[in-house]
Amino acid sequence: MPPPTPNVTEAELRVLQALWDLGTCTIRKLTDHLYPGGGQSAYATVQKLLDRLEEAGCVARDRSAMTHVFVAAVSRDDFLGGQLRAVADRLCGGSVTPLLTHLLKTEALSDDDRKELRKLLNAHRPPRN
Amino acid sequence: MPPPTPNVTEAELRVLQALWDLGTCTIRKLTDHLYPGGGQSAYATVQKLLDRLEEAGCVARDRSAMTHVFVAAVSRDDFLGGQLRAVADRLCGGSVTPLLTHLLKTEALSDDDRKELRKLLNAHRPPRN
DNA sequence: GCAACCTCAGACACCTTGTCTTACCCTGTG
DNA sequence: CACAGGGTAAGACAAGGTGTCTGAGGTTGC
Repeated sequence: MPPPTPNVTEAELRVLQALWDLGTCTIRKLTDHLYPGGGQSAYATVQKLLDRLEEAGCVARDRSAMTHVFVAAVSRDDFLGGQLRAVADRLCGGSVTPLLTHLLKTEALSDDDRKELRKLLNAHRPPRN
Repeated sequence: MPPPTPNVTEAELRVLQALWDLGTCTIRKLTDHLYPGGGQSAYATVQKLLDRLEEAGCVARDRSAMTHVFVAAVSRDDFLGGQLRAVADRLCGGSVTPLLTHLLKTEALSDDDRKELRKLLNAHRPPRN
């Protein structure tokens, strides 16, 4: 699978986040959420951002009804994965272990975090395909 | 400390990588390394990229000699950290634990990796270096 | 018929990116 | 001294990305 998240800009990301938060949405719903009080043109802006997100494969559009309905085509988690992979590619030759060691070395973690992470480290079987 | 790595473009990153690999460098050395056989203008290109990297605080320049000498002002590791923090800010409200759990859940790790990471997890050093 | 809503296509001003040009300054050597 | 061979500084430039907006049309319901 090619990187599910090529490059999503700030404004586009705001739309994506709204879709993640609100789930299935129409342009109007998104516009009201993102540009409350925004006029005529805010609607068109959201529309264009959705166009570009669809083009990038991050958003799916249901055209069956007159008023189109949008859903995020990549989950928040997949998106995160894509971003992390991009960082790994740019800086670590594609390997992610440097990311892990860096995070473990430099970030302050609560004891609960540590416990959780230890559990994940020990869960060796990839439960899904 | 503000994010040590705002946004560094591809070409700029290539220069940074060269500086990380080669250490202290002059423009000519970098040019020869990055654009072997590149003519007059390659030199100027590297110069401009270094200007912008200096502006961004990623590179330091010693102007004392006639021929300036450049060093990376952020280490590879700091840069990695900045990128990871940027991802955390954009997607996880600034928290990095989601990055960790994502990486542990989805990435295939060798047993050696796991052993190493477990060790880091157990090294409970207070966040001071 | 008309108002309100929708889609679609594209214009737009602005910024970034990578490259290149030009002018100018030092310095060592004949 | 003159000058060639380097170096720096400043900025022009095309191409493309970004965010916003406009306008022309299609549907729908009162």
